[in-house]
Amino acid sequence: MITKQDCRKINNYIWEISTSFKPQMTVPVWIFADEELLEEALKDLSVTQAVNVACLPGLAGHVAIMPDVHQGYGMPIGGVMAARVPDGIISPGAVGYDINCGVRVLASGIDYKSAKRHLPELATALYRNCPSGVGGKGSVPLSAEELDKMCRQGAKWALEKGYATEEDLQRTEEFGCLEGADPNSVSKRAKDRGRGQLGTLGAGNHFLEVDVIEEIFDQDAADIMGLYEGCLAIQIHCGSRGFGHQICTDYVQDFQLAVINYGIQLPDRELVCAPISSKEGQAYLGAMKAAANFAFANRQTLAYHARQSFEEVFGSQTGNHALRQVYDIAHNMAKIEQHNINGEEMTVCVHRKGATRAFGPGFEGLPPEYQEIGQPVLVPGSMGTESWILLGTEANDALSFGSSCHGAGRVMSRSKAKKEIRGERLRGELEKEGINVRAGSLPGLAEEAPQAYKDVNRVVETVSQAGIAHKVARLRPVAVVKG
DNA sequence: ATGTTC
Repeated sequence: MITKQDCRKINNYIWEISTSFKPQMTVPVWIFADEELLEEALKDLSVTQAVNVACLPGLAGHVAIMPDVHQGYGMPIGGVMAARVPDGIISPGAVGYDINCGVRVLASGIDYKSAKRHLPELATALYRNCPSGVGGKGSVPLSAEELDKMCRQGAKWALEKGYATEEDLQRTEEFGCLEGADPNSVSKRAKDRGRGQLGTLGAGNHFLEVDVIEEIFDQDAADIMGLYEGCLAIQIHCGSRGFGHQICTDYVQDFQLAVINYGIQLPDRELVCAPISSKEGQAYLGAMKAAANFAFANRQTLAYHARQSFEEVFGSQTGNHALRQVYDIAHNMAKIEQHNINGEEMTVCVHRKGATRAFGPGFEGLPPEYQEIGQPVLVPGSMGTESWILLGTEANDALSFGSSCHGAGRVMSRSKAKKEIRGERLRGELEKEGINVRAGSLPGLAEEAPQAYKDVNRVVETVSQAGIAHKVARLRPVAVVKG
């Protein structure tokens, strides 16, 4: 059991567990949290899991955990780990089962007050046009060849098919395509699961939400990002569906043998990994990129259907009615990046699991207008609560390998939430607050109740005070579509 | 998160 006494306070928002805590640790753990969130993080296995991650071979700097952290498979959700290249490792469990789970925000000039009476109709149109639910099938089934092509090209495939604009791609992490995706490293089973799932939302905490931009904190940045106070925006939160899930399952199994072959000592079987330079490590990296590109194409296809829904309700998409992309960012991904770590320029494989990239101003992988302000960080709150749009900072390179938080973070397990919260009653409460709810499953709705999550405002305040990201805008939900 | 246990 890890207690507060094991955490050395670096400042009001950063705590450290040093390598002397456990002999096998190769790097320290940094916890980004205020006192209350630190106590929250110590209640489940989050910090224990972060300490386990810090025992892996070939790490750089420290393991970071975000204020929205909660326990996950092997590595906590809300964790960041950097492995040295070429002598470090890559771990499927440190990316997560939902490879490139992520979020996309599009914003409009449609005034909420004048659009309010159309929201029930809009929610219904979005629910109809964006298939959801476990096993949900999309409207664009792909041949085996087309799936491979989509996996190599990501959102570029969607551009070719007419589901995207050039600006959408510009305003997507990695421009919507990770180079080096390898469909040959993806099992037939994963492909069979994925072929029918493009353009689907899925279930669990995945959702599509209509929000009103409630408050602006950085007017200059908001102008550049196209965020207008009092106007409608949408969030699309989903990932690589059964495709990415199967890839993770396959490689977690494969790597059991790799761990033995390469003589890697593990603190937890769930942290199976392989040397990043090994054939096993490279195969996973190629497959993970294929899943990441699937997710980029998936959110792009959903954005297309969302735009169609807006058009059905508000008429032709011209002028103020256009839904312009703000950004699209991954929550679960491993990336080869350069970072200055303890004064040394290093190439590392940054594993972000329930954490986003949050690069500061000047980063070349951004469109010109964002190079001035830094990379947008999209932080969806729990259902029925606020969401945030932030910007990455220059300082976060040394703090978190250029990473930030990804959401509110669970405090109640799915099973407990399902037992304690009635979906029907929750729907009534949300509707009473003026949120139009379209949910395929009431027990599913209960799992995502606001009470099951931390306070997203507190999480955002922490990353802001810690210097990882800064506030641009707060969003309030007015319609939610869920599986 | 997930054809919620091949």
